Amino acid sequence: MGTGSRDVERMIDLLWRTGQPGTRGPRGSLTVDRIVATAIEIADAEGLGGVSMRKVAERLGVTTMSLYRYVPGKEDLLDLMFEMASGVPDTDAWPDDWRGRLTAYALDSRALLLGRPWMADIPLSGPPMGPNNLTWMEAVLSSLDSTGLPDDDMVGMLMLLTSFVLHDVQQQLSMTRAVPRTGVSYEDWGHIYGRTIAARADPERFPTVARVVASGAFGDEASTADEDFLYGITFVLDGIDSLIKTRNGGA
Amino acid sequence: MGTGSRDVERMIDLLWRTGQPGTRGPRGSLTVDRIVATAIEIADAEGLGGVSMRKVAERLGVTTMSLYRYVPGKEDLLDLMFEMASGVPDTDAWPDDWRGRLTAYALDSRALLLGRPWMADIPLSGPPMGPNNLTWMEAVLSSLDSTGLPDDDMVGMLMLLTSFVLHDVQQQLSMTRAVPRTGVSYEDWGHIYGRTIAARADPERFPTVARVVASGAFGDEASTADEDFLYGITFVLDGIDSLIKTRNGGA
DNA sequence: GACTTGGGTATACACCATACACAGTTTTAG
DNA sequence: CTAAAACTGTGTATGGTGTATACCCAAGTC
Repeated sequence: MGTGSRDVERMIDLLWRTGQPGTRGPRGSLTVDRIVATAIEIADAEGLGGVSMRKVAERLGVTTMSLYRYVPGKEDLLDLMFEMASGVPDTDAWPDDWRGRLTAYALDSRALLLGRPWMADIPLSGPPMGPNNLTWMEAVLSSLDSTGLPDDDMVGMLMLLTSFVLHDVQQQLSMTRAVPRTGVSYEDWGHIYGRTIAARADPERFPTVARVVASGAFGDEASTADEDFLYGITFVLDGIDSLIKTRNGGA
Repeated sequence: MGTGSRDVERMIDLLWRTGQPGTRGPRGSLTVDRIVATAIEIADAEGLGGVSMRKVAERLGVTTMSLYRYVPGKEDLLDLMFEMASGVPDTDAWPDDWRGRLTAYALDSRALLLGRPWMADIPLSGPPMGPNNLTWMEAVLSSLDSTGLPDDDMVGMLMLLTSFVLHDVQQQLSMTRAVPRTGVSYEDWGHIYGRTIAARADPERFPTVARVVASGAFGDEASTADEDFLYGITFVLDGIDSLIKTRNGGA
């Protein structure tokens, strides 16, 4: 039983701040909490690219290498940052019906990611395992519980919704980040994109793309990012709705 | 008209291999194609982390800096790699009905990403703009065209499907990559995850998560990654189906 | 033949993660 | 009470990274 996978165990201990300190040597001057919080400060100020072991250590007044007494490596530090910055959803403010709750989840998690864009830059390294992220997960799953969906479907819906939000945020970030470089705002992107595609995309080769782009479906009418998101989330929920009906009803 | 956004213009030229060489100086010994292809070779062999400007240049027998005569920087090189490695979908092998086609799209693009895992590691830097990626896009949109969905919905569905596939692949990769480190196979992950959650997640605090995990909905019965994916894609398509019915029918 | 344009090179900078050996400190075992 | 063991933080070193700058030279243009 329980062979292998020491790494995972270690990471879990870090995420849950469990794992007794061991009483032999001198008590450390740092804590995982302080390290992670400091890294988050840097990320908030300079983005994920600004986070380096050196800078974190410097800000804490220690050598770079001392961090490695607390954290296995940078990758794990990033995971810890994500967990800590995730915080916990304010489910009290959520509506009661599943649809409203899932919408709230989507909006809240999106707001979280947009407020701390570096979170969306962290390459994901596995399913959520920290307490905060589990709380988010619980919030979604419990919201779905009333729908009568089987557990497998609930998990599927959770993943679908999560991936949609993440992808949406990443797309939006990639565009808004280009603003200072290129002077193109999010609202203009539809135009630019449309014009670019229109200029290059031979209607013979890309008939549908050309038509759709020309129709302005890519936000040509200067839609807001939030509008686009709400629009997108709508039919994710529609899809879930239909699945519920299918599972409960016929077919 | 067309102010700003020189960067985008340059990138488009690179993606489409347009942009005339300028006839004044000596003809270059390299081409964008050769550079990108070489970078892809390295990525195939060593992963995205193995790709460095130095290594690409070395393999081409030139200095590092000469690459910058052809490519603005590493980030753009990565985008070019993605575009080139994307290739073009074999739509002839796709079925005729929209559902079959979208399934084929999901499977094919997933296979592509799993075959070249580094593609999923490239941080996306905007909507698809290269010819190959537009071809993929065209394949999906044209498949949706027969459903009678309005253009906006078609775009939404495209994004939904794409984000689902990408997220699924990233998740699977993060788990299979942990195998050599931890000795935990993908099939075992459900167990590990379940056991871990079960051990930490207080059923008082995470009742639904605890129940769902205990029920084995996270792949506890040693399901294959492909099974999981097919299962997931099913209800994405179900969702699309219901949207189609909604749009065409009542409500 | 002068001039302009552009390709490839060499050098240099600033930075990165982390392996390793070691000194100092604290607790525990004998 | 002493010696071993455990543990922390440091210093140093390794082997990378992307890319700015200045330069020389070949190739076309006038």
